[in-house]
Amino acid sequence: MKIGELARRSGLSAHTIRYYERIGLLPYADRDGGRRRDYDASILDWIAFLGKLKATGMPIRDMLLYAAWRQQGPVTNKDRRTLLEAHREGVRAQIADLSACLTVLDSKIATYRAAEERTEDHEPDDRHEPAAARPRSARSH
Amino acid sequence: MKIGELARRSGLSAHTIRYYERIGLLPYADRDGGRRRDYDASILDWIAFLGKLKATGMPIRDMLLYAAWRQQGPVTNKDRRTLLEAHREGVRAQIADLSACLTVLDSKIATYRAAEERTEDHEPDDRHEPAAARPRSARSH
DNA sequence: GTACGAGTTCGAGCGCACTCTCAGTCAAGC
DNA sequence: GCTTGACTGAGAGTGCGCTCGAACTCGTAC
Repeated sequence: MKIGELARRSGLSAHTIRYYERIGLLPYADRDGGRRRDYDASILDWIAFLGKLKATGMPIRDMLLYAAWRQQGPVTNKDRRTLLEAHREGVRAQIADLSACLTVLDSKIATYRAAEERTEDHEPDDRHEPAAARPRSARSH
Repeated sequence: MKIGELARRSGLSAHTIRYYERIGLLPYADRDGGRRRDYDASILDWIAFLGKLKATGMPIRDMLLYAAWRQQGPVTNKDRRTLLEAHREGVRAQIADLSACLTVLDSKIATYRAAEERTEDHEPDDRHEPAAARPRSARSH
């Protein structure tokens, strides 16, 4: 598989694939007769996994660590597991955080909805939020 | 409240507060006798809310939109609500995505754990991952 | 009156993760 | 033999969100 096809199938751009190889995230690819990269389909699994790490916010420097350990074989299993476990905790925290923010958004949206209903019923239009006037209007951030 | 105290209480740096004012995320602060910023405590709510938007990955350009609408008063309630609703969908998608990644991480970690247990029992140490040898070892990405 | 600490503006610099441009190379099809 | 289009490496550029430094100004304590 040439870089173009890999790009299509992995969702990365060819530029990004070369960049990843350059920094060591992807192993140095075998070259064909010319000096073009020729990939084995198995690279797709690795790219997909990198995608998961990326999606969960792992910085490239940690992915590089993982990639380097992966190259070194099973001796580094424990290191890799430890890294992933730490990262997993981060992801869990992230999810908890997002969920908390979600409830804030929900209540904010509800406030706007309520304000809109009141406005529709009683106040057809107005242009400015008078600083102290109309104390009954929702405090809107 | 001076910028230093606001920095302490909001968790932003004074540099960042000035930067936020410069780009329009924070309203232009009243100045005291000298020309120093003097804040009302209410700004803390707004900063906290901005923090939620940031934590959920809203880009600054969208926060700017929201901030501008906020300045314009209740006429923009609908716009703000619409923006928040769209953002909320994004956050939900994010959470779903992270949760999916979490299960991938879980299974990866489980694989490593299993491999380690097998290694501890039967194979005290080894240095390299032989390409085709030892087919029973877990395929580790 | 002077030293201090906290504040001011302005603009440059940074870290991250790409993204793109350039000038050239190569294989395949006509 | 020539065109086409995908590829090459090197390196510059981009967008984001800060972060920092320099040089200066205040108000307050001593």
